[in-house]
Amino acid sequence: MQILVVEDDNRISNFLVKGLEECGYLVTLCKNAEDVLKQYINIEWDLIILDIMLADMDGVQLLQALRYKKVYTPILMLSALNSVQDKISALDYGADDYLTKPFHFDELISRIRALTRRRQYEQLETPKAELQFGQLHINREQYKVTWAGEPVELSPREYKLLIYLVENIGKTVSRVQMLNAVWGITFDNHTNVVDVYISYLRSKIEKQDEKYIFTVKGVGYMFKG
Amino acid sequence: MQILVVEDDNRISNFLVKGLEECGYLVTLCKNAEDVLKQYINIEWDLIILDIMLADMDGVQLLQALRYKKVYTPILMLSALNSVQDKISALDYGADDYLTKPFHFDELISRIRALTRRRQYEQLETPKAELQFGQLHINREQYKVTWAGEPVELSPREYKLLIYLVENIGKTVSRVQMLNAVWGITFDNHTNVVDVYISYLRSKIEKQDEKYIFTVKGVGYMFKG
DNA sequence: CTTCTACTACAAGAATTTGCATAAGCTGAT
DNA sequence: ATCAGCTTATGCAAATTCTTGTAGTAGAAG
Repeated sequence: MQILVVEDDNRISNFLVKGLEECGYLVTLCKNAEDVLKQYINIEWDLIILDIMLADMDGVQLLQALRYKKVYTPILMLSALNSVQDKISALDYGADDYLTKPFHFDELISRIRALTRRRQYEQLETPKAELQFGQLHINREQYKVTWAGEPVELSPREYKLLIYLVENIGKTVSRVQMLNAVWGITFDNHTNVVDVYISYLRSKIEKQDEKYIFTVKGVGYMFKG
Repeated sequence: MQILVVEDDNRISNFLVKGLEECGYLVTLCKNAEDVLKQYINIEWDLIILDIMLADMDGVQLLQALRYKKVYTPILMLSALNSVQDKISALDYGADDYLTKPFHFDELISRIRALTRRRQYEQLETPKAELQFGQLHINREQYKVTWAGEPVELSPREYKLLIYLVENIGKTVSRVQMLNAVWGITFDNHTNVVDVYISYLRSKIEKQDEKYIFTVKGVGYMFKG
């Protein structure tokens, strides 16, 4: 589940990113409206969280711009203002939900679930907390991975990468996509971290000839169940 | 699971009652606002579905009346209007969700699940006054914690944190969630109070190799019984 | 078949972060 | 002023992340 957070206040964005990541979401942070329209618009987000007060552009303007460019991703607006007028204009221009700061983090999570649940329903996808591929079990609620019953100790980054691969099961994902989704890096800075982490994952989850991660030369990797 | 449907249009109410009953809910139908306030107000519903257009009273008025009388049952508003103003006023006056006709029945179900799930979560506050995990006893009525009969002196904050962990037993809770739930709303994430208090708790309740609080690296903590 | 090149795999270690314990500072109530 | 409780700061060990560098491999070209 990939979420784009558009927020220029460092304090709040840190809090959001950290909290959402701790809840298992893959989060990318963008600090200004311009970059959203330039760099991030073509990525398929599951949800966009948009602050209504940005330095370079009004959040509602950005919302309008996105909808104008036919971006139909669910958008949750975030604002310090409690004015009804703001709520109205945000929802009128196509926001899917609206939350006023300060808010309870659990309420944010529950609203995110509501928004993305509807999306999943539309996509006719069934989200599962328990996944199994051969001997490999993944429990997403408990962040627990086991192989033939034995626990597999994965670092946070390794776990995130695994989840991303599993979410795109059967699809080839590129290094850039992975850098994007798992590392939050949107530019190529000539790193081979992805390769290294694929290697880590393989050594931990591929045992006794059970192979899950396949190399697609020149393109990326693919997870097969 | 008991649901009260307040709806005066026969076509719609039939559809709702039939559909909900087929999904396993116990449904009661009420055709006017007056009866809700007279007859049905004292029953403990799990959910109330309220049409915004009733013959004898505006749905939002009824909603207000219910909340005024301290009925905190989750309420889902139903309306043919897609006006943002209605949505806002409904939500402002204490509706928990809002659905516009015509709607997909599956979406209704999914929203019902969301609302009643949250309720179940909230109801975890009142289940058992006496809890026991190994040698650890927690009496929630007396705010008293003992280990092997010996009283454990916990400060208010420590106690609150313990209760929050216990309420989420078996689930990983993040630092941000704990900050939110135990310390109140804050965007501050440059603090390690949570770690410190986990440490305090451990030193007070984990004795003789009885371990309750487990670290989930990179994510948070989990209480196991 | 052999050679070449671009790509991939992975080991090793440096740099950074995290979790945890402890200490020190702060605050509000009595 | 004192004290309990709360928060911040600090140090350290261990874990994690990331870079570097080298060996290996697939597949195209000759």
